[in-house]
Amino acid sequence: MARKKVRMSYITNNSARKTTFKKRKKGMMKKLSELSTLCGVDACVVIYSPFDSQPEVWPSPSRVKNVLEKFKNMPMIEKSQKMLNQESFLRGMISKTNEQLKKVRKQNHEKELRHTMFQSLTTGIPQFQNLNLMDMGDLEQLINQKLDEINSIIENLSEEVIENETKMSKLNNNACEGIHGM
Amino acid sequence: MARKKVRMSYITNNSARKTTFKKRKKGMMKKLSELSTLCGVDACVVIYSPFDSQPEVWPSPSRVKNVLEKFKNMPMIEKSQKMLNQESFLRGMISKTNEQLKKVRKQNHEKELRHTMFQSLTTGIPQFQNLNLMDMGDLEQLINQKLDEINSIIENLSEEVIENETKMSKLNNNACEGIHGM
DNA sequence: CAAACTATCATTAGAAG
DNA sequence: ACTTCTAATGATAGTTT
Repeated sequence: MARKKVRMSYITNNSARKTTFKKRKKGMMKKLSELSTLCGVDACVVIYSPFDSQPEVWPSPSRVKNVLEKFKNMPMIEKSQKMLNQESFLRGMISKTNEQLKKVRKQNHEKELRHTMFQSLTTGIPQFQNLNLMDMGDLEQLINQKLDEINSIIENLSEEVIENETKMSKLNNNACEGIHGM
Repeated sequence: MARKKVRMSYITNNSARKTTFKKRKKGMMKKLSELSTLCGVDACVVIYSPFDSQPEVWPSPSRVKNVLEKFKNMPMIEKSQKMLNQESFLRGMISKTNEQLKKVRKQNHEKELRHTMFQSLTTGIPQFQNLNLMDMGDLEQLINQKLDEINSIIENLSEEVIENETKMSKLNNNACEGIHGM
């Protein structure tokens, strides 16, 4: 996660894998200890590694044992229900990523349209070579949307102007009364 | 870890704690799945929360059960040995943090000395009011260190000059031979 | 090989809707 | 309460010592 985005797959190089394992294991332990401290929850991790003969655990072995006891004693039916397992976790990740992709695509599309419009307006020459790559319907929709935005801004400004005029005429009246009262 | 450094203690505000818990639990799951993928290791987490009736686990309940079985079957003597438990983890964190503190203090001390020296040099007036806050021995040591650095730079430059002179005289000789050969 | 560094990516605290 | 956003902290890949 630094210097370069890392490919999410098994690291074949042996020493690199060991280094990453050590670093990330440490990170995991820290994260879980923080979660436990901040939220006061009971939790544990167990990590078996080919590099160490013994598993790494957090927090202490005895507390891990307690947590596991609790887990083991639950009926199997409950275990399968309402649990965040690997599949649902991945499913959630995938759908979220797909949503982000969709959003970014839409943003790119709008940017392209805007660019084309800007080119046409500044050069005075319609950019057909770019325009024909897109849907004219989209362009129309974008233009209408922008027009609506502009109209709403104008309306707000009009309202403001009317409000100010009202205030000013009131002030004017008060000032006149003041003069009359002298 | 964002917008503000967070105090590492139990979050008393109920809704804030729940929010943090949800976010960090998700982060934990992701981290462990990455560790598992990258390094091909067997691992699991179990987190009990007061917010959910069921514990959250990773990866699937059945795989968690397997990992826990493995752990339970180990003799208790082995369990206690060579294991990263909460105490040693915290001990490590504390000593590392203390080392960092020491280092930063040293850096600050040097910076103060440097600042005082600079002020004295530019104003021509010795800054005794600052200087008397520090140990004169430290100042002498810093000055000697800097002098050593400067001397070593001068030596390196001298060597370079000699090398270049040697090269130039060689080139000169070659050029003369060329003229003779014509 | 392990520890330290550091530029870069990832996570998340708090805000906004 | 739940999402989404984003500034700022935190983790770490690659590099250096």
